Amino acid sequence: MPPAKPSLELLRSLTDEHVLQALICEQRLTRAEIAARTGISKPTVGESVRRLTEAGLLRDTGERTTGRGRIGSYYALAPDLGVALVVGIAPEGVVAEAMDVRGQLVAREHEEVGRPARPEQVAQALRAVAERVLADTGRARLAVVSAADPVDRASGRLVHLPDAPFLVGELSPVEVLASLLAGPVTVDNDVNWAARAERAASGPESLDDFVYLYLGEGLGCAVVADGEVRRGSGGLAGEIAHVLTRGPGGHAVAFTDVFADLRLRQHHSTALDVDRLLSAVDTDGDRADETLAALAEAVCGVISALVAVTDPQLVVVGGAWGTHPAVLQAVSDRAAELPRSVPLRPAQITTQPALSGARAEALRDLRAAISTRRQQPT
Amino acid sequence: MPPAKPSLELLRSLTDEHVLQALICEQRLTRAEIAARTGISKPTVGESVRRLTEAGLLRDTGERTTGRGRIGSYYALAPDLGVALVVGIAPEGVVAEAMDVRGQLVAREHEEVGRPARPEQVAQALRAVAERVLADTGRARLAVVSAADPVDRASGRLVHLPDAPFLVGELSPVEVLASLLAGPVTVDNDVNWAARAERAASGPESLDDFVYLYLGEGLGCAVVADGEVRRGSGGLAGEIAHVLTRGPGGHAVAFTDVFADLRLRQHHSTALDVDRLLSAVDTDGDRADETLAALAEAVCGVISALVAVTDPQLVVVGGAWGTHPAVLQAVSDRAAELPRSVPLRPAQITTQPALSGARAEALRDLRAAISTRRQQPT
DNA sequence: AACTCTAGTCAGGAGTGTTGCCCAAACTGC
DNA sequence: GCAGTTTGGGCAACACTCCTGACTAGAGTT
Repeated sequence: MPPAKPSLELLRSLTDEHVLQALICEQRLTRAEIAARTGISKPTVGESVRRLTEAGLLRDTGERTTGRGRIGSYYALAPDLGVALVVGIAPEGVVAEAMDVRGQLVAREHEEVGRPARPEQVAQALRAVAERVLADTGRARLAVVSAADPVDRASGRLVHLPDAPFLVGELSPVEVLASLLAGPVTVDNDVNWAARAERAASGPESLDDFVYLYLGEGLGCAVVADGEVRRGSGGLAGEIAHVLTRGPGGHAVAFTDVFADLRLRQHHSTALDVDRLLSAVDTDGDRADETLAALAEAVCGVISALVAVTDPQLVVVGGAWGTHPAVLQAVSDRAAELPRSVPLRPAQITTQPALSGARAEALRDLRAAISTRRQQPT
Repeated sequence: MPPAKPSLELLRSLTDEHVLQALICEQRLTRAEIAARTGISKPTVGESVRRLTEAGLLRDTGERTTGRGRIGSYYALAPDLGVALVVGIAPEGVVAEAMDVRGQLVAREHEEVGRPARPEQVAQALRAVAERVLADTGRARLAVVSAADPVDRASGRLVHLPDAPFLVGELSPVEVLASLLAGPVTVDNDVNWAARAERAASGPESLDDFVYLYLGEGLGCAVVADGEVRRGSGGLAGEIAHVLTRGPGGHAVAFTDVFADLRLRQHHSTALDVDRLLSAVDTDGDRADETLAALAEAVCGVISALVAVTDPQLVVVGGAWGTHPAVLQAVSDRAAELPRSVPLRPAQITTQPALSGARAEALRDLRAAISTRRQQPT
């Protein structure tokens, strides 16, 4: 992209952006503080604050400085800048939250759905919670959706893959939510959101290339390369059910088929029976050891493929049975023998990892939407 | 990254950038033409041209417009803006080229190296060709290196992986070339460069997510996600020798071991014996069919892993035996039966694909280095 | 010879950011 | 209680960039 054409207007909007950015970071500031933070001169900041206040983006909070010196006025972002909608869709139910530009939740609703979930049911629940959450605030400026199924990148629809369990079902969050929104909808897989949350939680240390392996009722994985989740052309990157691995007898079988062989699937479904798996592993005896060894072998086959293709600095393991201590230990031990070994660790974020990643994205997008709005409409 | 601090100087440098950019695209332009192209007003362009000419970045070519109207002066980039060094390192030998900001080769040298290549030999040859190429131009402003071995991302060193053939050997192009350069060195694997060239050749149609599978003496692959080659944390993404696939008897074996089983490796090496492979495939008879089927099965196991992990829109196949018609056909046929099938096609660029990708990068970097140089030193 | 066309320049003006100075108001110390 | 200090804010002057519109120069065209 060529840099923007130089013009005075560009300069001015850049100044406004800096001022808004400062107030996004700091909540409330006087004009002098903004000037000190941004390095922009006081008169310029004063002018920018005047413009932004007139435009309704900033507000004099009424608070005044105390202490030495002349009293100053604190300015802050206007409280009515709109909210972002954060949505989590899982087979158990639907959650919706409204978040303001400060990152504070202004509303939260959830609704459970009986299993197996029918798509119309989920859609209806989704619509309902979103409406309730936005009842007080009006249309949301954007929405970020986490869904427990593969998501088509272009359309945002939940899609079904062969031999993968369809947990939620055919559903288009974009269409369901369209009328409640005044902006874009971002839909992605829950594992991808969890990976983003994990990256954010890793702090300033750069966790730019890693893999988040999700081992639960479904089998999934998120690939983070150069600091971003990579979704592939259709959004289906990381759908590892069909990766060949080493199954019973040393045969090459698809990852998902290992669980059929081990009789760890739910009836009439390709979804894993997690309870059965965990109890099989927890029972003492040779049988449990065999199962553990088979699982570790299969998982490590997948890990070796992930390592070969993406060269991660770390493999994060999440999901109900992947983080089970015995499983994790068995997998780690086996992984250490791989030709290219990679550190393994359980996910750090365990409570609502996907939703927390989606929240962070929603906040970033909402702030960007506010601070980069060039061209104020008269 | 927060946007640059607004200032008058920023505006001016933006104008200069636009002017330089226009002359990078168009070779020679009059001030009026620059104004028309960039949308900047004539007086401003005139001022910018004056500045840049004084700084030595632009030059009045002496050419004048003909036709109706007042004669105008053509300006062009100064001819002494420096060159980029493009280097290709392969087991057969070393190539070096010097390229100017117009993308024209001003010098080219190559030197063959006997096989097996010893690292010191290669380093010496590299140094020699680079010196010869830069003899007339002085230090290069940057270098782009393509190497036929895995490259460590942080250091740019060629590295050895277990069970992968070390074609060139322990070598640090950065150190070898350091004294000939006045800028950064970019080192990457030849397959990655070939993939970039392939992407560039695909034209305006967006080929943003694909996989370049290289099947030659070595086995490699490049992963392009969201328009960029993804190298992984250490630069070893795509080193697929150890991906599990289906070998003889349906057993799960590492990709590279399939060739040991098929006796298609060179003696005392993990490198493939390409000649033997091709003749085995070309001989008519059941034996050839068996070999073909085994190869197709093994390759498709790897492809299914690549597809699962990266979800490419396309798999490009390159390399000496991968593009052999019989092999390609067998692989395509087998790949169509995969649970998630993906189009396959041979590489479009067949002559020096890696070098051509490296050239494009060198040109882009060189132009960026010139056009974004803020702050002209007095 | 007059007209047309075009590259380049000049003059004036609008808009932006900066420096430096001053003022107002609150606290601090005597 | 009073002077000194400290701090946010405002004002004026200046420097700089870009733009518009008019103008000039010089060659081809009629």
